[in-house]
Amino acid sequence: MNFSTAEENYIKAIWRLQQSDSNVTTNELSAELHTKPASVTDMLKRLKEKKILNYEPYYGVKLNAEGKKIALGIIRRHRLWEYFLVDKLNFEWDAVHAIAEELEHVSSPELIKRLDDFLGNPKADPHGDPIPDSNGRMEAMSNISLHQLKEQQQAIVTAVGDQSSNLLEMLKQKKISIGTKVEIKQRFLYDGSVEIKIRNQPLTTLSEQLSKNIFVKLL
Amino acid sequence: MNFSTAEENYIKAIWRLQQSDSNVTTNELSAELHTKPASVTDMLKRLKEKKILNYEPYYGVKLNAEGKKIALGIIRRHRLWEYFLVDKLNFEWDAVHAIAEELEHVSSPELIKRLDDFLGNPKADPHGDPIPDSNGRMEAMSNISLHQLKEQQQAIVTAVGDQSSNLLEMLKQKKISIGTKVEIKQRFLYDGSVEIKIRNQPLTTLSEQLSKNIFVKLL
DNA sequence: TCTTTTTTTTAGATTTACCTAAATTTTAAT
DNA sequence: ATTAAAATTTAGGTAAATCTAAAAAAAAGA
Repeated sequence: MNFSTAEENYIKAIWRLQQSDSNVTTNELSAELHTKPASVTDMLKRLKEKKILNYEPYYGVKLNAEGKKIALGIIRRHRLWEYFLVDKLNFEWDAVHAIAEELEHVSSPELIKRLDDFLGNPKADPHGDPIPDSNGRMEAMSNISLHQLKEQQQAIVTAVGDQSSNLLEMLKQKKISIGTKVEIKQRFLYDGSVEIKIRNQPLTTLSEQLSKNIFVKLL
Repeated sequence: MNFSTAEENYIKAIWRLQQSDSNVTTNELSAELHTKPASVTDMLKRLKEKKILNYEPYYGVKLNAEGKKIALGIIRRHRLWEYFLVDKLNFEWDAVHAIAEELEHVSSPELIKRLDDFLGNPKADPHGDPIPDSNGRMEAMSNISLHQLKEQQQAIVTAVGDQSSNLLEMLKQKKISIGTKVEIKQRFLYDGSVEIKIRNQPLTTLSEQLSKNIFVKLL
């Protein structure tokens, strides 16, 4: 089956919201997509016709197996294009999201297969989010946040919590990116913030919110 | 101003038809775009509102300066993507047109600037059609067809007349591509066909129609 | 020149993806 | 357990981009 750009954006949004809370509500979707709740109801009815999700009026929505597969295809395209934009066209990692939102809807499977090969079959996009393979399978992400590190424990940044330009801008200023080696020097119980050390950088303090949105792999 | 995909397709089609006949009719457009004449009339009225063309009911349409600039921007994007698909993703030159039709509507100027640099600022796409620069300027194309060559005169293929897969498939079979050195060995007055020689290939005969759709540069 | 044919436009419908306002259902609070 | 608040759906409407059928205009032919 074929999906319009609008439909693909709904599928992607449902998938994203489903990750943290398996039942997705009309209002959550309307906030995520900047549309009115009535428009969401409309679209959910249409997508239900296409049998890619379970929608129970008043009780929210959930992608079924088919819907998840479609979502992962879109996410695969998005993340491959992000990788292309950063790795080949030298975009900054905080500038690629909007362009990838457009490119992801170009639907030739042959294009994506060749792009993947051209890029060297990357396993993660520039923000550290794993790229699903052509069957929709994807490596599990680290779920240890920088915030959970023990003092003196060294780790490598593997991913960030979201793609908001506010977060990415702050990380750039703090000189933190994927692959950066970090270590917690001190924790402040007062507000949950942490003081960290990065090689060749002065000590710096990260808020609890920030440190919980940086994911790491232990060394 | 911003244009929808449908609008961009109309602008491109008008530009193309305008090349051979400066006044473009409703029927010509409807054939080119596989839509009904009534739909064309509708869209022309809308594009006239946007002041990018001169449309005189019953008397056809013509892009104005602004319209031509927009058309050349779309053509630039299309041809850069074609170059990318063939040069970087190793697509065959007869397989890229449809994909480039989709990619051309992704509208970030920064993307196109960086893509152009990444590709090494190519001057022509894989079919030999010149790529307009960011101001809409474009090198004049050779207008000498292979058919016009004198016997024994050597020349290099620089472009082909259209992107139809039928033409490209035939050229592939005849081992003719951009950059191929060709020479006419014999002309047949009976049907206008020509016998040509390509290095390392046996002599082969091209119809008048084919040889008029292959453009060359004299050596 | 008059009539027929062809081309083009107009009128009215349809589908997609949105919207607003009103009605309904669910949830939360007293 | 009611009632008030919040969430959701329904009803009806709009704009873009298409369509068909009918009307109008231009072009071609006798």
